[in-house]
Amino acid sequence: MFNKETEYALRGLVYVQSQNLKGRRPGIAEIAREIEAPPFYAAKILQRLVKQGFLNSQKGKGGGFYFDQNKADLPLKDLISATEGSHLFYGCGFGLKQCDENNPCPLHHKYAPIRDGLLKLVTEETIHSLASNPVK
Amino acid sequence: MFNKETEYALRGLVYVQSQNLKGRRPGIAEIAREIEAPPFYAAKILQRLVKQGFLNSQKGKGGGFYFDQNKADLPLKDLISATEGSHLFYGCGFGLKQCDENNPCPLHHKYAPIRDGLLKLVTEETIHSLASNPVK
DNA sequence: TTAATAAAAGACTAAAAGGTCTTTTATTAT
DNA sequence: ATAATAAAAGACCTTTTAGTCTTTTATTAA
Repeated sequence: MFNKETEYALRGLVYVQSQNLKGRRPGIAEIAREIEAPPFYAAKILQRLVKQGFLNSQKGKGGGFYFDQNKADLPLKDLISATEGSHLFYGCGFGLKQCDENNPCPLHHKYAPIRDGLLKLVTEETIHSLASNPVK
Repeated sequence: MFNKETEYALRGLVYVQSQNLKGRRPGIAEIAREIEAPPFYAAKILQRLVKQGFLNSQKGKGGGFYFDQNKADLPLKDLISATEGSHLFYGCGFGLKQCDENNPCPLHHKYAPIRDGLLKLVTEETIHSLASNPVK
């Protein structure tokens, strides 16, 4: 469904927040190990997200990644839009530039509800909700 | 949602069948034009699908692409699986190798129904059903 | 029987995604 | 102060996806 960068970003941020909730600020080596991502690549991805303002980091001894706790309720949609764009939530399943209720592709009436369900999911769920949920 | 190859394959085969239903066998130039795909690329893709047995082709004057009409009820799932694999219908939204009801990722309970809906769609709909539907 | 036509085969190129690594900068505990 | 630590920056490489093009083979209508 999502590309590799998005998967690593999702898993990485959820891990960061799950540790933040325990009062810890994990470093990139620990994060990469825990989410099973290539360490250098995970570093690059998290650093981009810091630069984009999604979370914070602290250099030096005892440093690591952490959320301003008021920003941890980050909807998955915002994160995914930043890593791979939002085509998945709005695009046509057939790949047509123009496709909607009034001008539908042959797949539209069955595909749109699925796409809308996905949009609802990523709008409602956040990094914090995933990190704090005891597998609901 | 789907990659470019899959999109061109879907649109191409639906167009072929829509024309077959009118007693025509369109050639690659016409198909590419109608589905707005790069002609050489569309040719390569359709030729692969012929080699894989999804449809037939006829060389020479008056030639083109066509379905054995008993094979036109090709479930989208079979086509998509051939072009880009079936990860979309079975994989974890979080990218975990192991993820199911008993061992769910944090997204599982909300993601699985969406994925299953997609699987249902591509299992039920076929190239013929899309080609013959007056935009249902 | 051959000229025109159209798909098949396959080599090649371009762009995007995925991943690696070295050097630099900032922080902090000693 | 300074040594150790950890993120930031950014160059580089590899693989996959997307796309192009030339040559060959098969077919058929004239």
